[in-house]
Amino acid sequence: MTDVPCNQCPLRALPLFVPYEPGDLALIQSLKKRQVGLRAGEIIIHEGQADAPLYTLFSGWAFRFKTLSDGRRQILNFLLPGDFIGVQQKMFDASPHGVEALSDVRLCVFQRDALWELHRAAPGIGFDITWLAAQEESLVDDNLLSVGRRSAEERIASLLILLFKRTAALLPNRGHSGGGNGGNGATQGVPFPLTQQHIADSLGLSLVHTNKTLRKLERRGLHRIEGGELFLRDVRALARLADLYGDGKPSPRPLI
Amino acid sequence: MTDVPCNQCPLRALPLFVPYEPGDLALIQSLKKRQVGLRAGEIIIHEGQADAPLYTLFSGWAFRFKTLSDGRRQILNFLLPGDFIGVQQKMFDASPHGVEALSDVRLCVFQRDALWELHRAAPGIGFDITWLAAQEESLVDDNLLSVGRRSAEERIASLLILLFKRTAALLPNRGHSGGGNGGNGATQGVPFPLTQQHIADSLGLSLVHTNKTLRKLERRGLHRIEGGELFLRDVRALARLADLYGDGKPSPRPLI
DNA sequence: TCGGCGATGTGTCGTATGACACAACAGGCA
DNA sequence: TGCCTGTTGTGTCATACGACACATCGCCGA
Repeated sequence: MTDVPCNQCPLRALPLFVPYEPGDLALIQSLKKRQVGLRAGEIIIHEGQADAPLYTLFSGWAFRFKTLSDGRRQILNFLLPGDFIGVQQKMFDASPHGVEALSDVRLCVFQRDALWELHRAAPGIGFDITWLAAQEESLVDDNLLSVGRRSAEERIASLLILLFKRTAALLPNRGHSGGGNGGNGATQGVPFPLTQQHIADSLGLSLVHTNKTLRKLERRGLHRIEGGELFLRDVRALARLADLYGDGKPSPRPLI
Repeated sequence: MTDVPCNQCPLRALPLFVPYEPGDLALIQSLKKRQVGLRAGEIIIHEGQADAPLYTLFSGWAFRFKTLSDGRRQILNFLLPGDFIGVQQKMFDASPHGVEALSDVRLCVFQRDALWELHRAAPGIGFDITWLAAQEESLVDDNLLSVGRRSAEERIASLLILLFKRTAALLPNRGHSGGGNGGNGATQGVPFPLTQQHIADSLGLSLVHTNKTLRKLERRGLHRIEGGELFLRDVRALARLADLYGDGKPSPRPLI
């Protein structure tokens, strides 16, 4: 696959992303160095790495994580196409967390000073970057609430719903249905590349308990994971379990 | 206490905060509306509140939190003097989390469009705001690692050390010692207004188990909490428990 | 002076979750 | 074909932590 110019980026065609002026797009394009591809499992940014570049995730999934010295690992949040990677890293001497490719990914790489250049040359984009940082923090907040105060069943229900919504918003030709019909009927599936180990590491559970809890929910008819796709078979019940209210899709967001 | 102009703000005299140009200070001053005081326990921003203003915490402690509908509460992170409050809230329709005063606090209130004005008129400050957002996310990341993957003892050790460092950096006349001598000797205390309930809600533990774990660590001689002050009596042992390495004090940060 | 209340402290018991062991299955590769 | 490795699935047992009950202590206001 050859590099696409930013103004023809297929991601920008999605209703999820807010449109940018040609001038802003040209600025972004000028700061982009190249595109790179990585295989699933490869490390994008190492924990403690200094001077990591800035990326936008173009395709595939990734996640941010931290580990303890004895190997225990916590996944902080998942990164989907369009997500901006490396704001924290560029801010501190050493990256306080790692980033790993969850599936095969393609990344747009920006030059080292892009973060500052964007703020300086286009305050509107600078504002958008602050927005993205706040948005990502909000995802971590949600996960912290789950891990700190929800039972295993509730955590999994919450994760499935949130990931389903984020994924559905990235599918073309789903603009109106959003993937979930809000009721109890069958829903279409969305791509779901996580292993149970990823779910466990994200929710602060053991692999075994994650497996048992997933199967319990599946046997109750709440969801199904099959062939790398996630189907929510009873969104209502899942939402009730997770204590999640708002059923809206994610609000439109900037894409750097 | 009468309002102090920003260029004479006592917080800015601390080595923790990076100096600003007079022009930047004048801009910040011009966007500040007033100062307000709240009592411990009062809500600064309600969960779900729309259109909350932007604050800087001038004195006292606060915390961000989320609750489930049955009352379970998770504290996301603690806010200390100099912390900027409300970046997320201004970004979304409704605040995804609440903010509560932990002690009596004083807050600098900014006008509604301050966030955008700062980005527009002073890209350097806009960049700093992105830095602050990334820094706060990093705190939540740390806490998520604790709650997801550390035992109760480890969580408490980690929290005590991190709060000790943040607090010590705010004390005048401690610029060089930083409050911790890195060894096993006695350390000076720092103000510590948390109740055990706050600790429990922050670490995803029950109040009872928090109490028992705190007492266990105290009886082992690792720390002492007395009269609203926290003393770390064996920093090494605490750091070993928490699996925390870097002993540096927090890096200098912007103050809006 | 006396409740009343919030915070801390402690014991007993229950349970959600973790640890370990092992099976089944699929895919990649020699 | 057969092996190896990663992933899912399940049973048994162990334990860290939660739930409940109650005591103590200090503070504040009537």
